Amino acid sequence: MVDSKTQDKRDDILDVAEKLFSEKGFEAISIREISKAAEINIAMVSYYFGSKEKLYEEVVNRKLISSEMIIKYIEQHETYTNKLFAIVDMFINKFFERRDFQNIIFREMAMNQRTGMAELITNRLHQNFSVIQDVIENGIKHKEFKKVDVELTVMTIIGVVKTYTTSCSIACRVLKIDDPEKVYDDKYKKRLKKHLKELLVTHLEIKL
Amino acid sequence: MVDSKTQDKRDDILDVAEKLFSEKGFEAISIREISKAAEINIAMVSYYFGSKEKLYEEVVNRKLISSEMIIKYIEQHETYTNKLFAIVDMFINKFFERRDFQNIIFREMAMNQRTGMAELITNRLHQNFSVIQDVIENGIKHKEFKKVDVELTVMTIIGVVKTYTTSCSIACRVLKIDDPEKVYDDKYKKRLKKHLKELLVTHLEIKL
DNA sequence: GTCTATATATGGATAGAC
DNA sequence: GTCTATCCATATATAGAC
Repeated sequence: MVDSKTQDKRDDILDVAEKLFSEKGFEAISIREISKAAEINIAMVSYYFGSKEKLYEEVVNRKLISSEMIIKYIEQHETYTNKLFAIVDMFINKFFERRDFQNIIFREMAMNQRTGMAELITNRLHQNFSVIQDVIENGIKHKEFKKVDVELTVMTIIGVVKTYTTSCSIACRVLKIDDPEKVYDDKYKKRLKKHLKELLVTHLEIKL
Repeated sequence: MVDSKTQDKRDDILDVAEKLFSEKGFEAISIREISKAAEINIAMVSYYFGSKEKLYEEVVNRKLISSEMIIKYIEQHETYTNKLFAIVDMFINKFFERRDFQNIIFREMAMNQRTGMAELITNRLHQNFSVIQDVIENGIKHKEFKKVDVELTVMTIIGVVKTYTTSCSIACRVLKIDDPEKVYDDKYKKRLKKHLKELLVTHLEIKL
């Protein structure tokens, strides 16, 4: 068992590693860089985590969203429209909050090899996306939504949010934002939520 | 000047390098692996390209789409609706055809640092996306489209196609496709085009 | 143009002192 | 728990033979 001070230090290292891995990728970052940025000795990484690989696994594991959480979050809403809107809000909030982390996730996704890491992430993401799919399918079944290509509608929702949060420099250019950090301002978060909801309202012919 | 046989060899190396870089990233791939896969001697990479970095630059440079080409391609269409549909077709075709390359591009985009490479790519992509933006803006001005959030509509179009082509393993799961290569079958290409056009038709209230 | 051999650097991991 | 020193593997790049 680790005491709370040790846990703090571990978390510090994980935070720093997450940021660096997200910016440049796993291979491009050395444990020397991580330990320098986290202001610890190089040997400490092996001491705490065993290896660079295992550190990476912990970075990924600790921040994956559970589908149980999403289900719990949306079940309080009555209509499928409100469930869907809740999902939009939640996904955009999480993606904005964890934008560093998202870079890691989608870089792993882009590798079409069957590593254990990619496998784990794919499974977890697919569980989450299934929740969205269920909501849309049920909405269609109960005549609340128009019949559409459900799978590609799910990918559309994810695609918009993902592209916005993981292609910061492009978002800056398209939206004419000077400072990259402003991309994640509340103002733009609201705008993205509004856009995505309007897109879904027309696409699914939702009567408000 | 290089003769055509030398050019062929260069192209071979570039093709192999593109595939490997796209699968694992620049740092994760050694010139040893590239030269082995391309069936050439390691020293040849330096001989032909100077360095690993310069090889990478050539891989990226040779396949960036020019906005002039897009403009030329769409100007033959009369209405803004048809121009927009032509863009959808073209983007999906190019993204499917160059899916390896897209991985490289969007991995570079995910790094929010000001490297020369990222800068170059951002500029070129932004030029291309501006063409889409112009079409939508003009369509709105000429009352062919409903007034919408143009910038985020552009990001939506890109986001859907990008997510589909660069997150193959997720696309497989969501669409229940067993073989990853089938994701790029004509059948799914058509389906994606259909979905995206329908999405835009309702979103922009296009009267067909 | 092509290859071998090698110089040089960098990174991950750990032994062992404190 | 923390640090230094070091081992070992692997990588890029190039000099020089053919």
